[in-house]
Amino acid sequence: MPKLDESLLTGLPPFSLLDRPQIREILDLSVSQRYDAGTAIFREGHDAERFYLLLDGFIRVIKTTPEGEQIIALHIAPGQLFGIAPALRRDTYPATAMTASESLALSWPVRLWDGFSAKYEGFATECYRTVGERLGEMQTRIVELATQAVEQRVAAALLRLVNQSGRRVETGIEIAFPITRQNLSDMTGSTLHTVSRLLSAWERDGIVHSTRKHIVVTAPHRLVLLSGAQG
DNA sequence: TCATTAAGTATGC
DNA sequence: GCATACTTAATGA
Repeated sequence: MPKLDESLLTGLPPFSLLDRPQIREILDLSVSQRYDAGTAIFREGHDAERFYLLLDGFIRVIKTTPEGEQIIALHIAPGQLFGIAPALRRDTYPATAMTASESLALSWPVRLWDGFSAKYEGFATECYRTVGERLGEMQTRIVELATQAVEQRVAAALLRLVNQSGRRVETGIEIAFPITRQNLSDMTGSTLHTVSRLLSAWERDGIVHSTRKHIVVTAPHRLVLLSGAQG
């Protein structure tokens, strides 16, 4: 395996306060692995043996209900830690991590977690900030599920994707990884049929442009209006 | 308002 | 040419 360059980690929040030799140490302890799209990096309930940093690609974090239906809890963008069960003092992963596109991730054994937290300035605080942010997002989604109509929830979900992993294109902002209507319904507690109808209507209104597995938001401000208290 | 059923078309390996 | 993605209409809770 080629030696990884320190520049891979220098800009990233968990490592932003570290000097090059420290980043070198961390890299030398890591394993890097490439994953095809649709691969499970780890599965819900399995022993949390490693924690991960996504370098490239996108990850879907999926919870499975006892009835077997899937709920997409959140997406991970490049530069973010995931599989950080040790931060929560869990010894199993609380959810499954599936690659939404071809991805590249570093990982470390969980036994290094406490050492990292103690030794490396800013690592622990950044990790807890990440956990806090995800918790906050999930709370707003719970409120949405309880109080908002489907159209508003789907609009809000699309906006979150745009904000977290949008890519500028000529006509607007594109979700940077393949996403199906089924995926969107799994994020919003709806059905692919309803999502399909909504996207078709928004397409007619010029708010989005979508093709198979690709969605470009052409009028984000109008989506913001749709996601608000009243349509 | 929305899920479900059902029956179709489109797309891409 | 097949599986998967997507669309649309009808029905009914």
